[in-house]
Amino acid sequence: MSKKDQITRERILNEAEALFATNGYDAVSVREITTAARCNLAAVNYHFGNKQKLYLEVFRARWVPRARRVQEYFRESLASRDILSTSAVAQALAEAFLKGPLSDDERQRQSQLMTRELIQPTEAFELLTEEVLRPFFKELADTLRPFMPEGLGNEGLALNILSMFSMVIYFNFARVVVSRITGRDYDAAFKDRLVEQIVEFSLNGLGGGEREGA
Amino acid sequence: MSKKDQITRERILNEAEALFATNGYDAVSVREITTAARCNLAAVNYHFGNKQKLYLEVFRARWVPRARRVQEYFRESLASRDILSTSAVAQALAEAFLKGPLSDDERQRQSQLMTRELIQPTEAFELLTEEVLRPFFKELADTLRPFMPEGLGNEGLALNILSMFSMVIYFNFARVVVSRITGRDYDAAFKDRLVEQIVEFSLNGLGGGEREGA
DNA sequence: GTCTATAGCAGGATAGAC
DNA sequence: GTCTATCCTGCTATAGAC
Repeated sequence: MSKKDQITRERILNEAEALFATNGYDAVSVREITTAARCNLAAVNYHFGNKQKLYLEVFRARWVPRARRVQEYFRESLASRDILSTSAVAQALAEAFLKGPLSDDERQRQSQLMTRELIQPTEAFELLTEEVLRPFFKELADTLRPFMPEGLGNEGLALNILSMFSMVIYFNFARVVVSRITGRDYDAAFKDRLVEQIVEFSLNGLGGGEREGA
Repeated sequence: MSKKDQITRERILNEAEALFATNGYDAVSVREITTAARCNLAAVNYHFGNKQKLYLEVFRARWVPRARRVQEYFRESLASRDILSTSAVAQALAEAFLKGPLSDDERQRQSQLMTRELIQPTEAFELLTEEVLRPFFKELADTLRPFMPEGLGNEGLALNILSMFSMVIYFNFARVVVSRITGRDYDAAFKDRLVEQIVEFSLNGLGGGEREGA
């Protein structure tokens, strides 16, 4: 594989990722991708075989590595703290995903691509769950386990992690709704506010309400 | 509009909804829809003008009314309780969305369609936010306001509601991940478990962890 | 109101020159 | 490895018979 070859290949991957994330697999044509990548129509078939394989490669070569960077950031962020606690984990998690090492565009693409796979799983879903989600969940479970109440089983722990996760995911992918409802843009200040919210809610829930149901 | 006309129209709407939800707008052809609805290719143009208008009509005639049914269920469920409390609201909310008046298929379609609009808003997004989401959020805010701590501003309240909502939405649309991680199917027992989880997490967060960060 | 037939165009993929 | 040219299929939309 020559140098120039890689450059074309990389350009295709970049443009394909952006277009697939924004518009979805079926709405994007190979022509659109190759035009954006300033190369020939045939280049996709030459480098990736076909459109479907290009899509999968976007996950392998772009999505998975970026997810790993976020997880690495989370790990280091946790390691740098003196005291490990539930709130430290919640904060590191929220920061890694909402601020973290990715650019705003990367973050948006990342959650668009993942959400599309959640609504309608394809081959890429396997990659995404088995290579990224499942190991990360396992890691989170091991980290949080010591801080959980005695009686809490593995399922309870898993559901707690999923609950935290749901906020992190939602505040990323449903930006357009969150902005509408709160009237705020996703600037640095608002992201800080969201991290704070996730940590606070993860620790105390709504807080202040009665603790007994009707 | 004759009786038979309505029947064809309704059949098209039903099939279109299912197909758009499962496969997304661009992946579905008018041919697929009309074949599934056992009518002619031209029927979509006759009844709805074009494909895009059919898509919008799916939201107007199917999605919005169903969302209203869920909200109505929530309202009645709350009204039937003796004591209004934070946990009562959380429970009514989780039950309305995870169990509620919709069939399992309806629920799945509903969240697929909404999530697609969140990732990539079209005209339908306006309908969805202004006619359904925003009024419901306002209602929830009014209901919860009396139970919130004194100092909590409108933004804090909005974020709390969004946090609860994120769990409800996530446990609906990310079934495939939730099932993978927990190893459980979405049967009646698991849905009860999820309602319990949402209520518990909404009230106490993770619980049991230290309350002080590092 | 429902159908068939077709216009008119865009899609993925490949063959073969360079 | 990159290009042009092209095949073939499938799409939306409409015209016009019934």
